[in-house]
Amino acid sequence: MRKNPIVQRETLGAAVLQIRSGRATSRTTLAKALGISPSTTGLYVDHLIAEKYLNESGLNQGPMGRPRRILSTQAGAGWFAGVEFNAHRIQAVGVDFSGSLKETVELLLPADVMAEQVIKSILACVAKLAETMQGPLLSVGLGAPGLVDAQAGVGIYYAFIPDWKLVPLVEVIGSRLKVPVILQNNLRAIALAERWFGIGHELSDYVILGPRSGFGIAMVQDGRVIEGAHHAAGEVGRWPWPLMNTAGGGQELHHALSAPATWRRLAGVGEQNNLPEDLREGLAAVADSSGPEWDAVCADYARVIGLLHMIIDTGVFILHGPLTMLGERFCHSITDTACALMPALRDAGLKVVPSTLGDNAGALGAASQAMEAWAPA
Amino acid sequence: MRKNPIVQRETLGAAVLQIRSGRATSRTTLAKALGISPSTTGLYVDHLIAEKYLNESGLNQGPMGRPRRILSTQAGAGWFAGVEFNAHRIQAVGVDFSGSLKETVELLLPADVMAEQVIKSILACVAKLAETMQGPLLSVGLGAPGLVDAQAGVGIYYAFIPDWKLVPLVEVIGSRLKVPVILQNNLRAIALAERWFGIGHELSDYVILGPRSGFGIAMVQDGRVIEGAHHAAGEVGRWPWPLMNTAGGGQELHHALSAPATWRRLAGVGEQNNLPEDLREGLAAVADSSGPEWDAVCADYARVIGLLHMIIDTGVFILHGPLTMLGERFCHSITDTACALMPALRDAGLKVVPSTLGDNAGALGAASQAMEAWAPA
DNA sequence: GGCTTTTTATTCGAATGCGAAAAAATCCCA
DNA sequence: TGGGATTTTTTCGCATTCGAATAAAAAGCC
Repeated sequence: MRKNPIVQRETLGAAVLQIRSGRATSRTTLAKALGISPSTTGLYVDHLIAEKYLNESGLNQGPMGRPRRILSTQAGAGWFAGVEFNAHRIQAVGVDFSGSLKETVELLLPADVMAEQVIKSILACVAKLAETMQGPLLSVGLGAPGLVDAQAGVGIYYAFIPDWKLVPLVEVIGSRLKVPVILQNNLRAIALAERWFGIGHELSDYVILGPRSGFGIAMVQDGRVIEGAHHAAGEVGRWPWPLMNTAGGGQELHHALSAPATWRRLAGVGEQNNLPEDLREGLAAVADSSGPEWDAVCADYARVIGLLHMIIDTGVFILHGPLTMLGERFCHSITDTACALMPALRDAGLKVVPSTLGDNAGALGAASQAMEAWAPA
Repeated sequence: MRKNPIVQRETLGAAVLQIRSGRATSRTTLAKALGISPSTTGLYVDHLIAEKYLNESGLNQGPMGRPRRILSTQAGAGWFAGVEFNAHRIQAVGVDFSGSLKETVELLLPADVMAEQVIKSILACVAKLAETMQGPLLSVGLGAPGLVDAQAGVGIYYAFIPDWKLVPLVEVIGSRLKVPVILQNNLRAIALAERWFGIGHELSDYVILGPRSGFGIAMVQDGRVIEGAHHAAGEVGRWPWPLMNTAGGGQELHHALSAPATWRRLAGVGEQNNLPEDLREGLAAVADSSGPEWDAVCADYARVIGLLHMIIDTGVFILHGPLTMLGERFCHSITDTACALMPALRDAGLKVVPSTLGDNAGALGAASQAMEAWAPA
């Protein structure tokens, strides 16, 4: 047995991430992925195996040479909680140490809920998850709506919870649960969810389109989520729309491209009519429609996406939220319309795809953060 | 004398950068800036002084305690070349080891110049600089127009030099000059110039507005220049404009907001008329104008900047190029118009300022890159 | 089956970087 | 004038990390 040095916590965490994600499977590949020497990597892996975070699960014979000793995460070593919320509901997921989704909890919030009750409900959701998850809770990720200061761990502002101003979420939740807590804006959390659970796992540049009650985006550039100088990157919902409205004080993009607005436009229904009971079903019902309403909606989306693409030159736009019910046809329509309106896009590889993640993408993203932030004690 | 370990090149380079920029002035502050221990920092500094890259230039007494031994870069230790070019001219600057601009060279290129002659001319400019700069040439930064793959060191495409396709600039120039060569797009180079020589030296988030013969931007987020997945981030010139032109195939932003177009609009002169001999003078002449033309130009700029601001949530927009001749009044007009058109911007701290750097900002930026990339042998 | 080739993992001495403590340089105040 | 107080710099022992060599494990090849 080798001597057991006091290794660096964060490097241990990074090693676990590489193994969990499958980017590294053996000591040698892990050494390359972490950028440290094979000898040191061996020491780290020994430590992690001794602490029951990793195990060796067989051999992998290459075309020649000594076979790799496959490293895996020990599923039962503990679990991560991911919680996302808005003014209406809380979604929480439990993810085991191997990164597999194991449990989901949803909780509806009453109208006019206040910050304190939201926090209590978050804690209740985590407690509910704890009943069935095995091992200790290792860390908690939160996806909060509105403006979020991820570094400070503070929810700055959210319009739909009356007293949601400068809520020190990380501090409050962390002091109750006694585990590390990571906070991020919910759309940016979804971006992380795509990296771990969706199609973003091999992409380093993509954009999340998140039309729900409003319209916002999250951008990933070179593997990094863009925050903005005031934590407001991607808050395009307040773009004036149509854009050339000179007067000012006109409509905003929120109004034109939110999920309810999109349904109303596609269904040909005015603002006075009620929304369908289940908006996703309503959208699915109009997914095959066509005609000028369809074209107009696609043209609006196409313009927004085209502008965005030329600014940040991303690879892929991933559509999230209820509008995924409109399916691939909608995404193709947007792409085609955009290329027709802006010929420059034709060569630029513009691509819009619906997310394969479901309604709990935000909670999954929050859990992803928890995983990324964790490191052994 | 302490023993002299074989230190890491890149840490030596980083140390010199910190001293040169003034972010660190003594051994202790340097240790903090580099994130390494004071003891190790002492060894590094000793090495750099022994190699004549740094020197001690006196003491700095704080309010109490042992005074700091002030570290400075040795101006004569060598020099950096920064070269920027387009289809019309080459600008080159020589910067000494302390980061001071010492020499400038400009060379006009003939019409229909080809790639080979551009490369020859770049080498000629560097040779010219070498005549007066003292010490050895340490590295060369290049700012190239069009699409640029900075990592690969290749100029991908530029419309105004006929055979400018996949030009391996770094390889070609590097093999001639036998020093490291760094390449970047010229607008993104300007972003670096602002960091070293302009108002960006304490900003981590800003945007360069570069209206010249076209319109493009460069974005700095959290201290990093954004490249884009296909090296085309900020290429907004091909936005359709006015935006709501449904037909497609209309005008582009290039046409509306380029420097010549702006002059024509402000001067009330049609496309058939010639441009003034000196566009900067022409623009200075209309800087005090007002009326509907002025308002329309400002409104266009305001819209573009407003949209950009809400996407990337930057701190400051820095105006570059000939339009700086329009002065602060123009920038204020843009800001005011934008806030009037998009009320959301009022709280977001939108700010547009003219650059204090002159016409050679691109070359300065290229030199900045050279400085940032250099490390002792 | 033994030999070479290839790839992965481990051993072991060397050395780089760190932490704690000491030294140095100055100010403040009695 | 001399003893804290304070801050910067250096010394010194120690230990983590590295590199090179070695061992290990398998395939291919005659």
